[in-house]
Amino acid sequence: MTSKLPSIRTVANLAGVSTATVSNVLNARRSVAPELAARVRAAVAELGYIADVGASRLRSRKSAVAGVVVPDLANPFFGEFVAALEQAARQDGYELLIVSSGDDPAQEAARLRTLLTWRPAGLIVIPCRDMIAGLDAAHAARVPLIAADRFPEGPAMDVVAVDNRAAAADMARHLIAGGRRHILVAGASLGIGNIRERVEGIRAATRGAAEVELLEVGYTLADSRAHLAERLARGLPPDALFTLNNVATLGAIGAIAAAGLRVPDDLALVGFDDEEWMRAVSPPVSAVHQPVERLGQEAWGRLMARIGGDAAPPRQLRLPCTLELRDSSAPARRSADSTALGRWAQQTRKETLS
Amino acid sequence: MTSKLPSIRTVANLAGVSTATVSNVLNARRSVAPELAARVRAAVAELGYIADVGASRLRSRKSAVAGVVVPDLANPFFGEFVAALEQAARQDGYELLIVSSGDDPAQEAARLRTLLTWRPAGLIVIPCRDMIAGLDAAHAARVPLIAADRFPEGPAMDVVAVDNRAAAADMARHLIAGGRRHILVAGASLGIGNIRERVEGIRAATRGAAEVELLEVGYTLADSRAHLAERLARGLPPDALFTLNNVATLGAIGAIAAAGLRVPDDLALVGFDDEEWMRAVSPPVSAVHQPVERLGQEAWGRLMARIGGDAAPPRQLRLPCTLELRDSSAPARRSADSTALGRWAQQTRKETLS
DNA sequence: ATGAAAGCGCTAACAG
DNA sequence: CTGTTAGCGCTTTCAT
Repeated sequence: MTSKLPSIRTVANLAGVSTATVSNVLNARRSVAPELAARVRAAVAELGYIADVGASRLRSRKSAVAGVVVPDLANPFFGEFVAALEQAARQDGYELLIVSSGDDPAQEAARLRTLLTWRPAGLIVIPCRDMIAGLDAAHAARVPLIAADRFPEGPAMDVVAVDNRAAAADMARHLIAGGRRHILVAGASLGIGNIRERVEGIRAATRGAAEVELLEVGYTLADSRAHLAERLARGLPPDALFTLNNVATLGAIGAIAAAGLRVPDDLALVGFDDEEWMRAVSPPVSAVHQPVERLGQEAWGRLMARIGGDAAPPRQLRLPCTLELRDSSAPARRSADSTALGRWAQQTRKETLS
Repeated sequence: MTSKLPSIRTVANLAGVSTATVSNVLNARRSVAPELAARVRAAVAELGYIADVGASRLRSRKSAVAGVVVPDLANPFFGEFVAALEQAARQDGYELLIVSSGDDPAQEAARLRTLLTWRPAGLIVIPCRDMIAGLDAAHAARVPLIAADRFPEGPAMDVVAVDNRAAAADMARHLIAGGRRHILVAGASLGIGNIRERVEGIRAATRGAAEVELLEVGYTLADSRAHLAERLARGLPPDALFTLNNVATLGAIGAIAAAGLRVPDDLALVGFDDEEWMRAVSPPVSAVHQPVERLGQEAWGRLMARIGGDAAPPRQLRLPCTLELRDSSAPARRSADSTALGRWAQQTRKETLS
């Protein structure tokens, strides 16, 4: 009952040919007499034979498999990235091994090791921190590795990312043009290079034109909302809030509502990372739109080049983002004391008197 | 320069032991003298040796790999599902091969075939239609297969899904309790079993209490919005809109705005599939919340049981959903002619006169 | 154009 | 406890 699956030998026997001929028919390697080929194909169909790639790879020493590591598959940004990669890979006849690191460097290293176990032809990694732990292992295994979305520190490597600095600066200039002077900038963690670049862009664009206040809000929605709500509940309210990732933007909406502030009159809200729902909320949220699909395509393209033997020095690619300007960052209709700042000043005055 | 990667033989030579001993140390199969084990580990470290699972699987005939097929990795629902699966799999020491079918049955069959090529110990599939094409191939390869989220037709098999009927009925009753009498039900395609079940639940709950109108809106956001906008622009406006998947819900918000209708006064909006942003839009959207994480865990649990040799008859699991009731389905504050229905009647009267 | 035989890297079975 | 040997399923010489 538990007879083994048909192997290439089973097929060869049934077709009355050698295993080599079966292999040649299936892989179209050497030419085979039409009649034999037909017999082989009939045997394959009858047995429901499916070749074992493991064995095939072992012998032929070629792969057509690439590994992918992303921080979190439940995050739509990474989901879209992986979807784009998968499509590109399939067009080149490659299979993808997709794993997630759970935003944990230790996991990242562990997953990378596991991937190497499969002898992939290459790796694409979205690092969860500013380093790729286990990079040495990939190097030792002589597997080309492309970093995507984030710039890892250390030795130069191929990176495909987005021009965070320019995009953030553009958005900051848009806020200033709208009359905003005190921008609260909220990111998951200011330790991530990506976030740092965005902050740098904002600082460069606002120098002398607006005050920038930084806030770390953590990786989860709950944390983002809590940190922002706490900040908005005390102290001088900003007249603009720039969230540096999609989760923080969602958290900001909740926190702003909890604080009783109005968008865009009390403060403008803009985010890095554009998602469909941002058009549906009210008011619609302005956002920096990243070319996720192209990010995937370009990363795959680089990897294919490396697999193909390209030995040029590592190249860093920066893709431009676009600004999706919507109502949340429209200029405020200011009237003295009707803004949040005005109300805050009034309240503070009262508190000082009492 | 292009010397081969270290193999188990390289390690054995360096450590001065046999390959069997290296294998035993690395897999903790048979006990090995501490001193030899130490030598082996030193050699492994020195060489940066990483075992080749392909070869190991080939010889040992055991896998610890499962294949996963989902319709679209960019859809957060499937992303969360896969993330849950991955976590469960890792706890059992399994690796996942994740592929997507692009909502195309032909692709689904092709991807399934490719997965079988890897000799997985099992498969978890979210079918994109009411059949799993290539099911026979999996059966022939004697690979246990668990269907998730959707109920494929044909021979009975293990399925882990959600109780669509009950959840949709609960939500429909909520609408009726709120005074709604004309429910427009919008789903991607009424051909999907999942959607049919939800429609059945709604019909059962509304029988005699409210009118139900069905609308197919397609799979993409743009299509959903267009179809809904077109429907809302003509004919008798419904007093409730029940969207049957997350994409349609987002499309509905746009369509409702375009039609100039107010939620919940003109019509209530409720959706199947809950997402974080639904709490952030205004008004917040009521939704059926599916236990995605449990869906993944249960699917994995069934697969592990089957891999473990469980030969019990196929089991179909139905997980309960929860209703997240928010403002979009609050009872309408009705006043004659101020509702959309009233305005429509007025306008119709005028048109009839002219 | 075809077949026989060797061997990819590993583990299982068998000796010792 | 350790080493030797055979062989997993496939592709690739090398003969024919």
